[in-house]
Amino acid sequence: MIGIIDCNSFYASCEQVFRPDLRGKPVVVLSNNDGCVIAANKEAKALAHIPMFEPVFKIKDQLIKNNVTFFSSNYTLYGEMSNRVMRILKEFSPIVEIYSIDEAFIDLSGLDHIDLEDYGHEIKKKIMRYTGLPVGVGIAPTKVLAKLANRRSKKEISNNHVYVINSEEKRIDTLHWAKIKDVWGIGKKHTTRLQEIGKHSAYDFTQLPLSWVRKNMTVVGERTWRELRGESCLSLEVMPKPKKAIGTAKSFGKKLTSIELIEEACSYYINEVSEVLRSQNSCAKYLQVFLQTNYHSNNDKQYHNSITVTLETPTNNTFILNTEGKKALHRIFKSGYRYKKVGVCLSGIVPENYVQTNLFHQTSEKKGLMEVFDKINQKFGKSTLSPALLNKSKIKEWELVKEQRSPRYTTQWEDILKIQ
DNA sequence: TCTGGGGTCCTAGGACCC
DNA sequence: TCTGGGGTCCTAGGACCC
Repeated sequence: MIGIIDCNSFYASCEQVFRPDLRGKPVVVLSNNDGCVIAANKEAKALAHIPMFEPVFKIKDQLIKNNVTFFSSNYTLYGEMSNRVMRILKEFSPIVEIYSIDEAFIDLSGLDHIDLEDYGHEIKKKIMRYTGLPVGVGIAPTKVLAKLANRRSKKEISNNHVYVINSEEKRIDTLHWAKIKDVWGIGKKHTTRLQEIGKHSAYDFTQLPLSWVRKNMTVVGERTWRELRGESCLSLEVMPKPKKAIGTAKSFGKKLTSIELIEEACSYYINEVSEVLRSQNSCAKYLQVFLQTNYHSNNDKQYHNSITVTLETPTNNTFILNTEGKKALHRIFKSGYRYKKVGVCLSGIVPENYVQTNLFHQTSEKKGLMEVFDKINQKFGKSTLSPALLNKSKIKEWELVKEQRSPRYTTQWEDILKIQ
């Protein structure tokens, strides 16, 4: 049996842990740049129709009128709270797959002698007691079924956030209960497609001939189909795999027209992604840089472009990547536009010790330099050392807007909660 | 005025190899 | 009239996830 534990309205719940005054009250968390709503607790969902990803400016009045508290996103806080949850889960099973910041699959095989429903409640209680975060627990023979069980644990109040599919009757019953769009792995396109041919429940989907599924939904759909029928196709991935692409792209706090500021942001992002690259002991062969205006705007002239640089030798050296990145940026930059976003993405990722050099390669790279660089930043905090990128202005004019960010209660000494 | 960010996997088709 | 057979690698685009 496989369990999936998933935190309820995770970001909003994290904020509430440190703000007990907000318990039982509506809370939403906004995306980067305070652009749109990315998390809402059940109180917020209940009182206002707050669609996820709704631009904030459209519903701000409504939020204020309803006394909804809103927060800018605070990923440092959420990341740390996530670690706490994952550590607790490891006490319940040695095999844990951290699937995302707020959910994990756990292996529950070999526990035939115990009542899995009780076990689920124990997990839920312990996480609540130790972290203050509410979770839902779904347990079933396959991952896809466990996901449905998890959904059912929350949707039907009587389940009290734990649901176990441990019989053929419960499996079939859950398949009838679940809408096709709620099946993990079936997104918008396939949902529309399936609805068009009259398939509305998960059960309907499992009754389609496999050949149809395979033809129209590839092998991915076939796995989903089999998993729903109780045949496990997706195993637990305990070891996190090295990333195949590492990128970052953030909207500017305001629209930018000058290349100097965009360049600064671009260098900053390259600094960030190369650090991630080194942390997994990899090098990258390709560096992509892209630039875009605000595609939502009807008034602005639109332009977007991207360029992918093939590096002579795969590298993880910030300075080399930065030089190449800047060159690339200059090649796609056109003046006369109001830019909204610049992004970088590293790909063609290979292990550091398997880098294929070319015939004429001369080792000039000083690996030790980057090592010292990373060590100092680990010890003294992010950006204690950084390339001289930000020499033009002390204030990062391109930086994100985060007007309502909560303190970093769990990671900064000066932000620790004071109790009087 | 204002609209997020970071990923994965699969397939078809083209170009190429012996 | 009639033109082989067995592969690999790469990329773009589509679908999906949180």
